[in-house]
Amino acid sequence: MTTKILLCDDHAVVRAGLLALLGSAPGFEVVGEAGSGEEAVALAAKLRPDVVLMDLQLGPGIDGVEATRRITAGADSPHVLVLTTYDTDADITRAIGAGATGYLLKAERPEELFSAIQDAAQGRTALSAPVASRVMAHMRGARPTLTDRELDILGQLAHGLGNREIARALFISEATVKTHLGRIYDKLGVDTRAGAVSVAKEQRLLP
Amino acid sequence: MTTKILLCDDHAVVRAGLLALLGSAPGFEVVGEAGSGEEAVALAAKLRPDVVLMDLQLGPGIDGVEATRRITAGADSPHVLVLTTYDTDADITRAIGAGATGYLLKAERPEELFSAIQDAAQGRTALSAPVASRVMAHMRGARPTLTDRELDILGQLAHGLGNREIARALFISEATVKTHLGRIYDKLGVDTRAGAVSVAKEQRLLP
DNA sequence: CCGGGGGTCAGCCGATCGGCTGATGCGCCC
DNA sequence: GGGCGCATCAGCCGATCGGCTGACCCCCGG
Repeated sequence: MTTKILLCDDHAVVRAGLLALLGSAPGFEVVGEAGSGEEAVALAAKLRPDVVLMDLQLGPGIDGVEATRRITAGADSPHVLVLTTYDTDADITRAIGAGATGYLLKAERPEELFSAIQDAAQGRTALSAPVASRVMAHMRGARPTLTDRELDILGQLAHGLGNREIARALFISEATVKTHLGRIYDKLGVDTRAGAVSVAKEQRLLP
Repeated sequence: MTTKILLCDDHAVVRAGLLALLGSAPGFEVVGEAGSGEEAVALAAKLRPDVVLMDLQLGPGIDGVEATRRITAGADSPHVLVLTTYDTDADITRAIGAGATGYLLKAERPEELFSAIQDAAQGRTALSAPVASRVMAHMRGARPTLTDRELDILGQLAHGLGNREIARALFISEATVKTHLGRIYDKLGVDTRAGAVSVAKEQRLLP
């Protein structure tokens, strides 16, 4: 009993790579390839695969999240295993909210991919380690709770200020700004200021 | 004939500094001080100053933009001269939209402040040089029009990616990413990635 | 047929960032 | 009265960023 797979990724090279990889492993059969979200939705209905390997970034048209939502909308629909490069909080929660069964990072080892596909085929959730910790964090603390001071820093950050400028604006030292920033990154699940601003705006953490 | 001034800044130290500065110059009279937006609105109505010196960042409560809106709402209302630390595009346009007569940076020389206040008292617009150039840019190019490619880069930027990662994601070189980023900064009127993300989110340039 | 806009790339350099380890002071709650 | 969360600060270091200059290619329109 082989697991029938539908690939969805806007990069032909990536699809070819996955095709070769899955073809070399027993028990898997790639029954179709989609280069866009629309195509994936159509092929999923037509080919009725066991698992859809879905990238989130799909260029023009509907994105991977929307495609996932449509694919998993019907009854007896295939399981969607998200396979993407990024593990942003927002991406993860949106994908899971859209009905994804698993969430794997492309940086994962091939063996992990194989077992994740088999898990997904049976409806079992499979998550990459970094993703799993994010999800756990969400379970524990719900949405990130920033302290007042951290929100101050975040506000200045959204103005595009540098650490030294933030320090002067808030009458504290640069070292303190960096300390706060580190904690903000931690809470928001990012590791750059741009990412922090992005998450902050999306979660409406700022006035 | 002296110019009656109302100060509005949430930092008492700043207010004291301005008070001393304006007190030392002939022709100016500080008739009141406000530490919050609400207070500024109330005092402006009560004291009827010629000019309100308004900071945009006011801590809790309504911000400087909203205070400006309310102060300039009535007939025969005082002129509001924004005096702040930052010259973000968003701040400038919001302040001007709210009815500010001038927009000065705190980094400006005191003489500039004096003449700006006198200009404002007579309804003449006074802008700091960096602010003026921003406004001009807006006049020329209307709202920033980013190319498709620039939006691609911006999208990755909002994911918090570094230049190298963006390059790999879009199959271009790091040098090209930096070139695009520079143009994006230019168009959005910022000079950091965090600022770019902030403006992008506010202008809804991203899906 | 040439100009211009858009996209691509290179190399250089100082400034900044982000991670790390470690430390102090303050208020609060059990 | 000791733990704990929060805010503050220091110094170090490699990695990254942002600005600058200069260049090539393609396509479109005058």
